[in-house]
Amino acid sequence: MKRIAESTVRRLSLYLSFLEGIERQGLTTISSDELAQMGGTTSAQVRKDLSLFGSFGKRGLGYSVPELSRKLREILGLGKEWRVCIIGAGKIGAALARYRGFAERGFQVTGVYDVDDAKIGKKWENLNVRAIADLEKDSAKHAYDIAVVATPAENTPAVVKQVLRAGIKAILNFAPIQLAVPADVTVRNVNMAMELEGLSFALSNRGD
Amino acid sequence: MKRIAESTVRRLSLYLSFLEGIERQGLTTISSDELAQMGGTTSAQVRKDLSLFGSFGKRGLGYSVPELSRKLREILGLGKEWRVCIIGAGKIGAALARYRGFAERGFQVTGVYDVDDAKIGKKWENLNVRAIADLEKDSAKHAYDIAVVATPAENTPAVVKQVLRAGIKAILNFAPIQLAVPADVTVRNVNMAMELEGLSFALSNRGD
DNA sequence: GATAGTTTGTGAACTAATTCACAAGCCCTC
DNA sequence: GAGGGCTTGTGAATTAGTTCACAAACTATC
Repeated sequence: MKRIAESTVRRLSLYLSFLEGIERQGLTTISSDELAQMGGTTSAQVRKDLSLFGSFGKRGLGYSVPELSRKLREILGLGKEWRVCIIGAGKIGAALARYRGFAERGFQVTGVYDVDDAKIGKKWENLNVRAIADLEKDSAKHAYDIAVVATPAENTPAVVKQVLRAGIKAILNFAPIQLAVPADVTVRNVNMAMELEGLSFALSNRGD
Repeated sequence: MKRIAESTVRRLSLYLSFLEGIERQGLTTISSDELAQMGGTTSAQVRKDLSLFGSFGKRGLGYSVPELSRKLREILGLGKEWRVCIIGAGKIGAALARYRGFAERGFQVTGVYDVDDAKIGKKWENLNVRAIADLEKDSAKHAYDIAVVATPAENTPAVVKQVLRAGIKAILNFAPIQLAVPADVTVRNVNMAMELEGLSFALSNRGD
């Protein structure tokens, strides 16, 4: 299959979330133009994005909401249950562990790890906090698919080394540093400082 | 000035964070190639990004670390103190309010708001939680520059209406919905479900 | 102060992403 | 079952973003 751009994948995700809302409203079909307007893009963009994976619509009519939902879930790999571990038993991890939306989409948080001895062994969001050193042997039975790294910057390189050793191939990184990983490991960075700086830039340069 | 792409701004932010690390190490100059390697890009990209704002380097030598830091901070608008309010006294807001990196970069969280009567009036991360209804009158004296919206999806449209009414022109949105705002308001979305779905896609399509 | 060795800054070339524009296909009505 | 009214799917055109490649400019050395 042709390489799919990250921006395309983000939009597919967005379309899916719109479709879920529409499904709840009980509507059964939707046009590319309606989806486009909800997402702040163009109808051509929507059709092009979808056409990369097949042709799911009916000319003159639009897309069947449940069918397109199903297809998008399939494309995004949301058919299976993904096993997620959180590294760093802090606020960010807690926000993720609590959010019901993840479980609904098949992301199950089944382990939490930390370096802090004071936290290890304690209950945290219905899970026992374990030592990072245990990650590798735990992953033999837990088979984690995704690691959420939410540790302070200074600990993160060591933590990532453990994650890689555990054979985990996908990382959601909240630490404000760049991770060094082999090519077969996918990383998505969420960097709140960067987002705030983007807003700062926008505020400082309005009107030029 | 020429329109600057969001991807460029993100990279500038990234360069700045590298420079801060390098500054701590005590190095005084750096080449575009070194910066590029840290950020996983090319030296040409680095030079092009910087050249959009001026020419800060010395041929044959590279860039002065403190000078380039200063310039980047200026470009990104980090010279001034930005006043930030957090809407939604939950885990995400708490993670932001606590992170020392923000204060260091000039983002000061000076107010927290919530809809939940049980939270209003309580202390939260050294701040008093206030009612969202108070945002508009508070912003007269607080002059918030940026609102961090971290509320459940269902409350978010109403919350955003209040934010706009308070005259705030920059929003960092963590709610998993698309915000409708006028053109002079800048929004950055952080959507963790979307990030996890991106990883799910990558895991499901490895090797094609 | 000439030469060798670097590294910047930037047009030009290239690649990727988005938008245009329209034939093809479907529904509905008469 | 023919015609009108929509909306898709997709090549072509356009726009945006990245990389190339090299002259210009600087340092260091002799």
